[in-house]
Amino acid sequence: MHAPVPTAPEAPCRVGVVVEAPQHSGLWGALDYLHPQALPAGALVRVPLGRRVVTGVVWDRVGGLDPSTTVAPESLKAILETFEDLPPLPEAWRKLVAFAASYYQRSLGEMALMVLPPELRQLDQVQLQRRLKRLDKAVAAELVAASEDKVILPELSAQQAEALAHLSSLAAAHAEGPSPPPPCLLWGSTGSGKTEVYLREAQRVLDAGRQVLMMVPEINLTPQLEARVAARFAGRRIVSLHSGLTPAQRLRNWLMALRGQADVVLGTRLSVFTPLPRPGLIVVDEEHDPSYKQQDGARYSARDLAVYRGRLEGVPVLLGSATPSLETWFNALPVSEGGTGRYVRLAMPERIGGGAMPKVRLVDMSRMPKPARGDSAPPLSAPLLAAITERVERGEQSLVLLNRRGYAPVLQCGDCGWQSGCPHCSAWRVFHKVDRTLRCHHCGFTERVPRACPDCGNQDIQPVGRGTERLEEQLAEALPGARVGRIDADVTKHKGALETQLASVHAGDVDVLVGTQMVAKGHDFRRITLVAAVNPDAALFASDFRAAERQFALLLQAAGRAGRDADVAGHSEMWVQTWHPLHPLYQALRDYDYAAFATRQLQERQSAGLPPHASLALLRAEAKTQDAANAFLCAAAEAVGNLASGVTLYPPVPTPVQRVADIERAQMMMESPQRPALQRLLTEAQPVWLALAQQHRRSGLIRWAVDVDPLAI
DNA sequence: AGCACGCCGACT
DNA sequence: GTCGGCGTGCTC
Repeated sequence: MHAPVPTAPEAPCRVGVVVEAPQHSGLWGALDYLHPQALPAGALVRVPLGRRVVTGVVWDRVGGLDPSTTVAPESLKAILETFEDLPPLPEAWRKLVAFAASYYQRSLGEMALMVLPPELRQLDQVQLQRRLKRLDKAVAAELVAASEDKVILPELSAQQAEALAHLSSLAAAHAEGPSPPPPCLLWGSTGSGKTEVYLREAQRVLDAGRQVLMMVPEINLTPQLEARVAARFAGRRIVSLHSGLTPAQRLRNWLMALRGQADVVLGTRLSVFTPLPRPGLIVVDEEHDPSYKQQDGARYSARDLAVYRGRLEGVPVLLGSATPSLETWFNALPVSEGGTGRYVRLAMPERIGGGAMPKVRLVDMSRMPKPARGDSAPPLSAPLLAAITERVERGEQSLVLLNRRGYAPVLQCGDCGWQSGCPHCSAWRVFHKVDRTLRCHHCGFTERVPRACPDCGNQDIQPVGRGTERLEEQLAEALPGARVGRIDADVTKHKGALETQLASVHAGDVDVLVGTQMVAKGHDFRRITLVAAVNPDAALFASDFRAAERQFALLLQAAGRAGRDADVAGHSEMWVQTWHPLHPLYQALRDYDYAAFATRQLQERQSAGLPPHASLALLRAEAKTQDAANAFLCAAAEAVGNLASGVTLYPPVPTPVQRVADIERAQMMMESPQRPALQRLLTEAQPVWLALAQQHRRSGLIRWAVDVDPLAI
């Protein structure tokens, strides 16, 4: 053994840097670089990686690198550039990223770099410096312009006041203690004034000189909230963070948050990672919304990370929903009622101004007259059609929901049975009459609709089933003189079309609005007094165990669109056409009894061993053939079988849509009543699966990934 | 993931 | 004879 060499004063320091290297690259942690001085953890640097130059984050050496992977000093490369003008990313940010990486089974580098503004990764030191100078100039100018207008606060309802009192007593009780107050579920029906509670809490936090992070599912669906926040905190700096911003805007807003220049950050799921020097409150609005879960790459749940972050930073977390996710509900349920009691539940059952929720009418479709032979059933039952007609005559609006866009989900040849399948996916191509195309909603493959059957030449090819386009057409026929409009993803993909269509609805130029679920979320329609769900039964029998939960939330949210104004609330109605009117989902909906619905769902989940009573993870595989995907998953299960104590590994199965864009997909479910047991298995399995995947690449495996806490199985 | 190196077909 | 297809392999 050599004697330790004394470190020369000018000897460069070894610095751990986290760079963007995906999971399957095998680079999990930090890479070592050299630098003349030590650098603080969280500092941004530019480093050489292979033949390119990339941006990285200096990481704590705590826990350090695995010594066996540590590279000899002489082969280390030097850090090229540091970003002196940028404050290092806070410790809490690094802890959050590290937790997310380990919990969701991604490499540290991928996680860390993924949650930085994309623009930041492109810039060098000089370019960033220029941006910062410009930003500071703009901020200074804005300060002069900022006015401290008196904002007239709306009067609080009794239940709002009570919720706020509860929140402030929780804050007071935990002010001195080491632990932050527990997360709170603000359980308030649509129109109960949850937003006002967020705003008051935010005000309290802002007055204390802290920053607020407010998360919403999709910001383009809630411009109203953005306007409201801006109006309320006129003297404060509010920035938004979502993927719809230009790269430059996104960087700018993120920088303002990091440097403490922004007081309020309003953003989508990606904003959960916004570094904040003085965090004071995290709000997750509509916490049940599935868009909080990232659906590709690192599949994190922003809602769950918000809760983790709150505890990490000692900051209160406020989760709001009329129909909480069962996970949150379970946590907000006291132990005495079978829950975990980890969250505090604040209930606001009443609508502001005493407006009642619309009356729910369940139409039993099995008792409707059968259509004559050869005719297809009309889209709307006679009583529903009558109710809409009545409203058209009174000058009131109706909203008809159908969760399927296009004209018809499939075309069929009456002679030979040909159907409009997608050649690249195991799915039908949807008939869009507007532009006479057949479109695959999975891979995007689009063709002009054939004049005759491609198989037998028969001219008689028929649409089967019904989408929003066809419903719009049929309603216009059934309601002569009524103005029928439509809003769905096909309409809104044209820039500005959503705004135009919404404006015409608000102006009263539309009598009946047909739409998919996107209409049910967010927008306020003052003059709508009838909402109808045309065909909601599919969710009752879906293989997806969360389908019922989602459908209940959607229907309740849709009902909330109707009759927000007290003068029309009295005769507002929510119509549901169903073949199963006695189904507990609809019975609970009729009474607006979320608690009853949730209790029942929790029982079902418990007996089925599903969340929130168990933890799930999926191992997903994509391959050239279904056999290859399956073989990898089988081998993966085999390889970790002995590690899987307390975890059930289920046999691999093809995914619900098993082929997309000519890639076959399969998955293996892993389930455990103990979350830590599942986490342990995943962590130990990771390197094993990585090596295995390398072998299986030759036989056609293309990609693989772990999905922790999947939304659907 | 990038971005190389590396060995086999249609073009100036 | 070159330009270029994407099959493996590495990145401190």
